[in-house]
Formats: sequence, C-alpha cells, structure tokens
Amino acid sequence: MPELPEVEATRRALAARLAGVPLAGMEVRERRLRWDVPVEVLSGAVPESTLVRVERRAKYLLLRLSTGTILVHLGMSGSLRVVDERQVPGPHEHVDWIFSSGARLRLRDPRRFGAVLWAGEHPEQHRLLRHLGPEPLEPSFSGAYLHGRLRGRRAAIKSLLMDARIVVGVGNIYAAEALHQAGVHPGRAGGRVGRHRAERLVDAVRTVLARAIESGGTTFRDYRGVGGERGAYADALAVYGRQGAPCLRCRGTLRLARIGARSTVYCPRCQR
DNA sequence: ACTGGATCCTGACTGC
DNA sequence: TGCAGTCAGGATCCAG
Repeated sequence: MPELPEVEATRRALAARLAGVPLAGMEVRERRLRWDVPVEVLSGAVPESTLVRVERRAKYLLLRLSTGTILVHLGMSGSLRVVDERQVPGPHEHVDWIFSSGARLRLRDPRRFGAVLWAGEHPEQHRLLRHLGPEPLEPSFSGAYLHGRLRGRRAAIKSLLMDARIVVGVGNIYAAEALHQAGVHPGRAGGRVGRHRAERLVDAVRTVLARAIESGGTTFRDYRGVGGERGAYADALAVYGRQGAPCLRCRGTLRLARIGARSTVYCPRCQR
C-alpha cells in the first residue's frame, strides 16, 4: 500500500539506476489497469527516447522522457522493480519498460488499481495532477494553511488529512501515525482543529513522512522497493496495526474505529 | 459546497 | 483441507 514515502523511495532508486538511460521499447501484457494503458501513444513515444529524470508529484511518479512524460501510479498493490532482461514475467507483472542496456523496469500490480498514463509535455496540467494540494514536505504546507483549509469543515480530521486537495501523499497509515504523534483525535471535526493543533499536525505529518522515506518506506503487507527489499518503517509504526496494544506514549490501550470507511487506530487517552 | 458511502481488484486471512 | 466470507486500501464517482 504505497503512500508518499514508498513512492519517493521508489523514485530515488529509479533515478539512481535509470536516469539518462535510453529506452528501446515497452511491453504491455495487461492493459486493463485503473484506466486502460494507452498502448498506441506509448509505443510511439517510448522507442528511441531517453529517460531523462524521474520526478514525483503526490503519489504519482513522473517518468520524464525526452519525448514527453509518463505518469505511473502504484495504486494499492503496485510496485516497480528493475530486472534482468531474461527474468520471465510472473503473474500480475503487467508492464515492462525496456532499456537499451538490457535492464527492464517492471510494474507488478495484482489488484490493478494502479495506472500508466501519457501526460505529454506539460504533466502539471494533466487532469489528475491539476487539482492537487501542496506537497506535505514543502513550506506551503504550513499550520496557517492547514488551519485555513479546515475552517468550517465538519468531516473528521483524519479524512481531511487524506484528502489530496488539502494535502497530498498522506494515506491511511501515515494519517494515523501523524494524528497520534500530534495528540489529535482522528474523529475530531476539521473545523474544531485550532491553530495550535494545526501546527502540531503539520509538524507531525512532516516528521512521520520524512522518517519513513529515510527508512525506505513501510512494508506492512506487500510493498517492495525497486530491488525487492522491504521497507523498514513498519518497525517504527506507533499505532497502525497495533489495536489492543499499549500506547507507546501513555500506556493506554489503542482502539480500533472506522472513520470515513477506513480502519483507524488511535489512543483514546492521549489523542484529543 | 460538503459529506459519507460505494466502487474498482486480488490476495491474505478468518471462521465454520 | 476446503470453501465462503471479510478485509485491505487510493482515488474517483455518486447520491443526499
């Protein structure tokens, strides 16, 4: 379940291994992902292009080719690996990018919630990127900004933190972690989060995400890095998956609730 | 405008 | 052991 740290870890690994390498082609074995993979336009744009650099916006990877930009979203079960050209694709390994070096970048996505799309020369104007909120690690995501966006909202703060129009990249795992670190109850109405709590939340979101990136992301179930390795942040989770266990801060018992149709673990004693 | 719920999909897990 | 049912979750879509 890749959230921002997993996507960023993937981006860094891809950039280190494949930036500047020419592409020879693409192989699409299953085009039915979240949206159909646009095989025709990609087969025109990919051969004889070069992967210039790899960027990230929210949870989208931007493969910047010399001929335009491919958007890759990992959905919930997607992962990318760099493999040897002789490695036979397994089930659910739907797309390969074939590099002139012989290496292949291989997309595996059992649940097919991911996406591979063409975004042309101005990806920031693509419909999926156009309405996104600020990046959580950039200065524009501030306590004042968050406080302003929460004003008057009655939905649970957890749901609002996971709303990509308010801030991108925060999914179910890191929302729960950040709320716990900030001492904010996940069910609190957005409009009842004051300036002080908003500041704490911004700090907590930043800290949690930055640490998770350093750890190579969180492998709770199936996420894997580009070389197949697990993310180490799972060991640092304070609440996610720990319902019934003692809160690491106050020793109260962590409780499981459903907020916005998502399971949510929190400490009823130190989150208010 | 805002809110919560349904939806897409498959694998892992639980309970009988 | 086998099978049916439930859950997981990002982002979009829809109804109220």
